[in-house]
Amino acid sequence: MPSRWSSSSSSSDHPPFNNRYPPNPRSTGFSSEGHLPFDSPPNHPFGGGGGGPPPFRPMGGGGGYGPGHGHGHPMPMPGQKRGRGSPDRGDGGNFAKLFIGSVPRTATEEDIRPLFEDHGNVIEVALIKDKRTGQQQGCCFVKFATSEEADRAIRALHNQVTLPGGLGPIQVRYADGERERLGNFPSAVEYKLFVGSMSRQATEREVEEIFSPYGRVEDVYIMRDDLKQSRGCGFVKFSHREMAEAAIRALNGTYLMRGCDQPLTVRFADPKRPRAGESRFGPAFGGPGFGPRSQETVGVRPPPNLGDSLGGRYPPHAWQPMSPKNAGPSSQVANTFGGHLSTRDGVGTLPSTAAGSLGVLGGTTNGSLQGLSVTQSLTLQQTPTPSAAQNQPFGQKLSPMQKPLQSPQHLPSSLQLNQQQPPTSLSQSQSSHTSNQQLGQLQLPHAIGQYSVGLAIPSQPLFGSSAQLSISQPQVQQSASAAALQSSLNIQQQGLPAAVVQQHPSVSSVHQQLLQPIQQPPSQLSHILMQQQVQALQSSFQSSQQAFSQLQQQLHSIHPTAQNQQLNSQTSKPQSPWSGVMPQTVVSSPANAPATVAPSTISATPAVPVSTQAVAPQTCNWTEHTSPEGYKYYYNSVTTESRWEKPDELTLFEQQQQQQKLQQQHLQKLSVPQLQPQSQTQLSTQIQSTQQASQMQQLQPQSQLRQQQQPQIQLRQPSLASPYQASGGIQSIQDQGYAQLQASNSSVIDCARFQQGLQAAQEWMWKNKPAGT
DNA sequence: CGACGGGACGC
DNA sequence: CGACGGGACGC
Repeated sequence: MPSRWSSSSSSSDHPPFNNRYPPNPRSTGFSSEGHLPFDSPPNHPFGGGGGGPPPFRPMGGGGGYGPGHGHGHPMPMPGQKRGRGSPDRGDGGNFAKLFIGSVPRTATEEDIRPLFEDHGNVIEVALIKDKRTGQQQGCCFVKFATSEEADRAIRALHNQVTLPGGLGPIQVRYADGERERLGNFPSAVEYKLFVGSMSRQATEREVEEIFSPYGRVEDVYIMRDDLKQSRGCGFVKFSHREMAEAAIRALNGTYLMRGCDQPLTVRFADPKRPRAGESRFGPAFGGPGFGPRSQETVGVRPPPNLGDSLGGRYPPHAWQPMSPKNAGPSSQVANTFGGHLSTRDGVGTLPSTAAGSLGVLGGTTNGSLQGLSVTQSLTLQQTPTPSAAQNQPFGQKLSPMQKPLQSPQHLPSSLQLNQQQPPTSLSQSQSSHTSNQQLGQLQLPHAIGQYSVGLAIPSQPLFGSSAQLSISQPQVQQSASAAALQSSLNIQQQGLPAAVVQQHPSVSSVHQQLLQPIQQPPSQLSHILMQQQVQALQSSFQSSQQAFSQLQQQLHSIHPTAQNQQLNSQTSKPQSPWSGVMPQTVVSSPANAPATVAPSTISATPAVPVSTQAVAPQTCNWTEHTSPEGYKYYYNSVTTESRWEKPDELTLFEQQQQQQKLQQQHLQKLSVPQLQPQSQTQLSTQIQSTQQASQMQQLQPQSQLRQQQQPQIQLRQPSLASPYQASGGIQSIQDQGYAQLQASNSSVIDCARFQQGLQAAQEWMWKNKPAGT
């Protein structure tokens, strides 16, 4: 069952809640069940499978959002059980109520209250007991004064703490109807994917690893039989549809879990059949996966007839990709496997392959990862044998090579910049895959470059759809990606080991692929090393991903409606608000955007600052992390060693990084003032107040991007001033975050700070959001 | 201010 | 080819 942080009998010198104490670094008691790290630990050495004691794997923070049931629909007031107060008052009634599950029946308020008071002002703790028997029901409600406090508590406690006598970690989420009552509609939704053909050995954590590149995974549930044996399928929740979509695009039919002979099935889950007594306004109605627009971008699955959604299941073929000619106006690419190159929209304005290969490439911040993984990992293993290739069910889909529109000559010439990179053995082996390689490298740059892709482009499509842009979408995107690419080059030049860097894009799959050989007797040391490096990179990446996801959530929760409206009312771009944020469209569109156009903007991109290159590159295998109880610890991705004390190497490393930053601060100051004078200023102030100041930096390609995007943003301002101001603010945060991320190879650390900055900025945005939203 | 029936996809 | 955990008060 669920692992627990505490076992009240574990150690005599442990208090009832040893969650407040550092876990034993050698503990192996983390089985991870539905635990989704918020501040995800660095490495995820899927300790299982292999031999030897798994390295310390403290579990991350709670999955945070996501009520157990998806009350996503704004209209009805689901389960507003005792809230007879008018739900439409905006104040939410001056409290935020959380439902706490898995509370031992023996627990008292004194057991519970202190836990929550660590995260805010607890107004009330109400233990629930049976009316008749008076026995406690194993759950309770906790009221906080504000939803911010409630959010903190969720993140800190959900799935993190097992109360004495409890059978599993407590579940902390908003009470039914609470999100709606508080007006946090967007946060109330969740996008649940059904995942089939999973390895029956897989743990929740492993599944999370696979999906987390596409967004912060809110929850993982593996179906198990009575004996707790996996049934080989389960559910993964994201907070945003775009993440789920990206995961589907990238993973469905393409990801082979270790020990499996079938690739994962990934699609939106059917609505869960409500249990007796459950609100009739339950998940089936609001199920985000079935929202009004959900079918627009993923799959041609028929929109569930609301009146029919309670028990309806659709024939399997309904999920299959529809051929373009049959595709209705709203049909999008469900997935591209099977060699289908469907258009993303009925009009065909968007690059068809963009959705597929590049969509994979550009997928979500990393949908890309998966896409490139095949070629990359094959190369890495140096086993380009047909058999090896055939083991991958990816076939056509994942081989960008086979996408007609991606031949090298279609790429902006500036992309060739990559070739200035001194060829490593890896890149040489890939030399025949020029385009792949380049696309891959776009993703490469440590977590940073990945991130940069997501952050660099974002606001563009967000604020302006193609119809109103002076520059066509694709062009902008291309130039943007090119800039990002340059950034990535930049980073590589800063000294990330090329081999490591190149693996990064495909972490997940590489992972998977590396694990296999490792289990075989003649495993090479190099594989192990690579695996470790990959892990480090992967975790770094995840950290950035999480920060990014956070940002997305925030953005989404601020003006979802306005964003949707805008996007809906315009153009052929059926993308969600994230279309720009997610690299999904970043690289693509060779069809529409003659590559020859893009280079002009790219060429304008200044070279990497000398100062950047001048600094001696350095890496550090140690990364800083936070255990679920909030304690810092340090993990060495190479030795897999964990320790509580900060290693000197890391201290030194950070000092060097700091120096580097100081050298470049003036550069950053030059670029900051450009954007959104108002919000920019405030936000940067805010961010810097959270110790970010020293982290801010440089980034020429970035500032270049801003210049390109700026006019477009402002173009849009008139009609939707307030929303877009807020969004503009976000953009600036993204830029800064990006800058910061790029600043250091030790992105895990930076990401943590980045998140802090984000939070501060988010709070600011929230407080300053336009009234009525 | 009303407070959850009835029936139980379809391959 | 596998489809949903597990707790939802009383004022």
